[in-house]
Amino acid sequence: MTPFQQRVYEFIREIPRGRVTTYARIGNALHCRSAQAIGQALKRNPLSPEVPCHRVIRADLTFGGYFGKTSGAKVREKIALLKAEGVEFTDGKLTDPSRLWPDD
DNA sequence: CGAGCCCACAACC
DNA sequence: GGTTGTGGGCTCG
Repeated sequence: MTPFQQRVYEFIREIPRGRVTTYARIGNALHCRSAQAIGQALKRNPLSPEVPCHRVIRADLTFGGYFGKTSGAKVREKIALLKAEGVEFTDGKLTDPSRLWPDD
């Protein structure tokens, strides 16, 4: 476990239910300009249930990926989880961009 | 300490 | 929709 990962996970844990955030926003919060590094950390996610990594999507508002894949059952599961929280997706994108967190 | 690797991105064509 | 560029933490030497 690295300090960077701890910061990422801690931030994600702060995401309220029914809200989502993007890699860019996390990077901003961590004063890091690299979403890739975040993705790398999340993929390796050593603590899957503790960190709601399914609430993290791309700046494009597309799903991005989940557990190392950009598509597949895992991603669909991610979508299902978000939908269960009231975050629905349309045409592969976030239906309500206002659900982005933080609010700005 | 240095060089290469990896990535679930982002931007551009 | 596919390709290219960037950016940075991570792993290995």
